[in-house]
Amino acid sequence: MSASGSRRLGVPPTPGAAWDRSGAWASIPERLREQGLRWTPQRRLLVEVLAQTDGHVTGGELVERCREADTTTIPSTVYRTLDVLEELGLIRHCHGVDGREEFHVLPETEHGHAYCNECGRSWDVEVEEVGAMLASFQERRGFEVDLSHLTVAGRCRDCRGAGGTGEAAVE
Amino acid sequence: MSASGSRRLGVPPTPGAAWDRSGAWASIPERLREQGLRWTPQRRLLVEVLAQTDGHVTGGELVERCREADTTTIPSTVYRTLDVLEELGLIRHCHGVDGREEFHVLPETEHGHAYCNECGRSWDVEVEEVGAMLASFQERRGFEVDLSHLTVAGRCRDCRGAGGTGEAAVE
DNA sequence: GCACTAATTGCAACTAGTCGCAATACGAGA
DNA sequence: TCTCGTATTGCGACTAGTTGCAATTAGTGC
Ligand SMILES: [Mn+2]
Ligand SMILES: [Mn+2]
Ligand SMILES: [Zn+2]
Ligand SMILES: [Zn+2]
Repeated sequence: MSASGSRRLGVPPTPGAAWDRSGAWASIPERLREQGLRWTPQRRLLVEVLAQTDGHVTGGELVERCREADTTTIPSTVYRTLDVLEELGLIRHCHGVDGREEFHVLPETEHGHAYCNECGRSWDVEVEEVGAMLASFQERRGFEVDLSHLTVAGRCRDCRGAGGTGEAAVE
Repeated sequence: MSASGSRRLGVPPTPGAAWDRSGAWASIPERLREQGLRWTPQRRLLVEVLAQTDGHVTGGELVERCREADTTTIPSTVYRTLDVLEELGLIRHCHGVDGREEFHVLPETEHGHAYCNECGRSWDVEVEEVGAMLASFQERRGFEVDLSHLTVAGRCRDCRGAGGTGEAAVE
């Protein structure tokens, strides 16, 4: 179902990346206060949850995990905090094939995503793979593409090979 | 607000395209019945509304326009009919920057979209502009990209030139 | 430590859309 | 034209998330 969001959760980051991450999380209180924003228990909880998260999560999944630690968690607070953290650059979001937001937690490299409409699997799309497009948008349109937000939908090799119907369609 | 969806509504199609279109709409009842599906008043109304639509519309806008002609229009019926028509290939959808579905009505050529996060405007992305990416996905991943579903977000020339804040952010 | 102010929270109402199901009504065939 | 099976509709409940607002509280200055 919405497996594609949590599919890669728990996959360990490449060695070394974990180091950078904890540093980034640690400095959040100060970064908020620098901007006149506040460090609250609700925000701390969400940041703790995010710090334990690799890959992609939906807002709903984050609400749920916060609730595991604190049953009084309020969805709107979580969603508003996600907005704040994205403005701070600590997370990015893209949209799954169904249009729902999925958050990237401190991605090691900026990347987009490819989703198979048929089997629902997803893959990271690194910058080299779409470099020509980014450059062309830059040059021909003066348009600066947000790679993190890029979602490419289609049919994967397996599903095409399987003669048309690989598995249940995702959307 | 959700102006980006209706922005280009009413722009006339290139001459000649209107001809192909009416033909496509006219054959819908038969195409439905061929598949054991049915031609109902509710479906006829939506098809009439779509036939008068150019460019991009959200489901909500379509519900509203159907309601103008028939106040008893039920949203779920409209959304379900949109699914059916998309399976028939008469419409395609992509997702705006906020992830909401936008429908393309009988596009003259298959194309994707670029959205500016800052001013909210959008542009069609023709196949030549992303041909290299489509080819690379095909060759390197065996992945067949759905161009109609492609949404490229970023900042347009005007908004970048305007020193960072062009207008109100869209999302 | 106390007071003050604005950021943030909790909450409830609201939006956009989806889903299950019983009632309706296409449309193929007699 | 009538019958019948099933596709479709209407409807209400539900999901995921957003918004406005009054109450709370972080954090600054005293
Ligand atoms: Mn989609
Ligand atoms: Mn977005
Ligand atoms: Zn697949
Ligand atoms: Zn712009």
